[in-house]
Amino acid sequence: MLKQERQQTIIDIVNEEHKVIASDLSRRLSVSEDTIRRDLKELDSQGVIKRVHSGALRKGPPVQDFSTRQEIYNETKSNLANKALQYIEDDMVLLIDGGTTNLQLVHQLPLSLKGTVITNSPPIAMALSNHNDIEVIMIGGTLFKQSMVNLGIDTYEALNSMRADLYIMGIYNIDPEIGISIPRSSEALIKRKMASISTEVLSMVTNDKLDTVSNHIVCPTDHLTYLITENVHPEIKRLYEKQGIDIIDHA
Amino acid sequence: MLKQERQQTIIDIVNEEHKVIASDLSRRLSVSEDTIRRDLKELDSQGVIKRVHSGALRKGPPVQDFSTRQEIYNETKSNLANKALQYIEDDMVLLIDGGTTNLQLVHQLPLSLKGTVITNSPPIAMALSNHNDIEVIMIGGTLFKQSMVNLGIDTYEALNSMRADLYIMGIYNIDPEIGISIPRSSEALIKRKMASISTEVLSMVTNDKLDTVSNHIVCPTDHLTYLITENVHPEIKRLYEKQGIDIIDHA
DNA sequence: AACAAGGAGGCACAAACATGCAACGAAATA
DNA sequence: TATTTCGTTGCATGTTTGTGCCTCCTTGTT
Repeated sequence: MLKQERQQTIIDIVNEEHKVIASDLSRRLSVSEDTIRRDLKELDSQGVIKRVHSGALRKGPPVQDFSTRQEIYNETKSNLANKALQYIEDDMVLLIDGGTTNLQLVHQLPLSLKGTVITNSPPIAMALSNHNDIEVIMIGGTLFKQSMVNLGIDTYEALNSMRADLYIMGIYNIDPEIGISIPRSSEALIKRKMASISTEVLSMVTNDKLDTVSNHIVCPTDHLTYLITENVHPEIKRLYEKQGIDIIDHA
Repeated sequence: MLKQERQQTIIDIVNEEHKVIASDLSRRLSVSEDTIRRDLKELDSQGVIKRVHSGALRKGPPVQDFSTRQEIYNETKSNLANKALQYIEDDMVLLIDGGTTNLQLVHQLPLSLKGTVITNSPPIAMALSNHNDIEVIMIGGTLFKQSMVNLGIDTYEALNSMRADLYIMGIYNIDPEIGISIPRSSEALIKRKMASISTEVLSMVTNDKLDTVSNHIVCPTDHLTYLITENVHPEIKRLYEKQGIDIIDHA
């Protein structure tokens, strides 16, 4: 990757996420922290970003116009994604479905990561366009625009001939007793199928989804291998661990 | 290979790929790196490209990843798209593949349009997220990142069970005698298949693609129903019309 | 105040670069 | 035909740039 290219990427990330941590950039761009520091220094002296201890900030108006601009980026989700990264290694076959948290995770995957990503979500596929060592396999179907994933019979059929090491499942509702649920039955079916063809299943949830339920059950919580959460009460943690799930909180 | 010829090739590659690495060019063009460096230096001093350490960048648009890259708004493409709109009606089944001109067309589709769009291009699918009365069917496959389309056996198989009223084919090279061609054989195969399941075929071409040829033939030009061009010489126009193609120029 | 995390500056090495020079072929000239 | 001239190319040379690692110093946190 060219230096100029990398610095432009840094600018884009800073503009999108409002702040960056040098060590995170190092992982995402697959260069040493020293190089990142030099880049940040340079960009700061150009006046493009504001260098601060341990990272950099976006320049200009820190005031966010929530009414007009839909902030896609969310710090909590980014933190969850960072936690998830430790379970992802070279040469894995990843199965990733939709959701903004999953999309954030994909953005934070190291550029040097090798492997295969299977997805039924066009935004996820597009976010991998710069990862030269990742083969992206898109699963077709009827695009469900609300969550930007392909669903339907074609999707189901295509999954029949695939397998994955790790399924990163986007979650809408989870309850330790009822299980994982979702408002649309078509999505529930596909998610269930995806879980069944994967060796391990990882999910990230923000607290607002914990202990909520919807109409259509995807699977019991014990189908999860890893559950990544914000800080949760130790009781709840025990409740999940009793089912054999590794629960990782952001402490 | 002549020097001038080689330099033109370099310009084309830079425009197409947005960045080049000197050592890559050396291999691709079978000349020493010294020569490439001399070329890049010369082209930079002409202001055609931006020279950087270890390679060169396209001038003008900053390097960005595909997901955020907005091709410089190109008035020509927009005009071609406007001409194409007249052939699109409610309740049609459209088949649309990749390319920036096709993407521009999709952006200009009326929000009220009803119908079905089949596509193997994630950006095209995403661009339709606000068209509530269009059902989007994505065709899966292996994502070919350079042109952002899904290709491969899965793609081919999926097309077997589909049909369309109008195929809007992205074109790279067209010549009245040789036909429509493209540098990658995998894309040629899929495009040929797409044409075969569609009642009509429409293409938009900018003048720089007229009368150019590449290695892999998609089909003869007479497979086209409509060809939308910029202003072309009447002779060329006749050449195509003789084959039964409606040629529409932007006069 | 103590300690870990982040940063500055120097060093080292490989990759990329500029420059001068010689070889080569094509066109022009004797 | 033989020779000259000239533009282009590849190679050898020393130089510069980019990057990672190391050491020592600074900052933020508890």
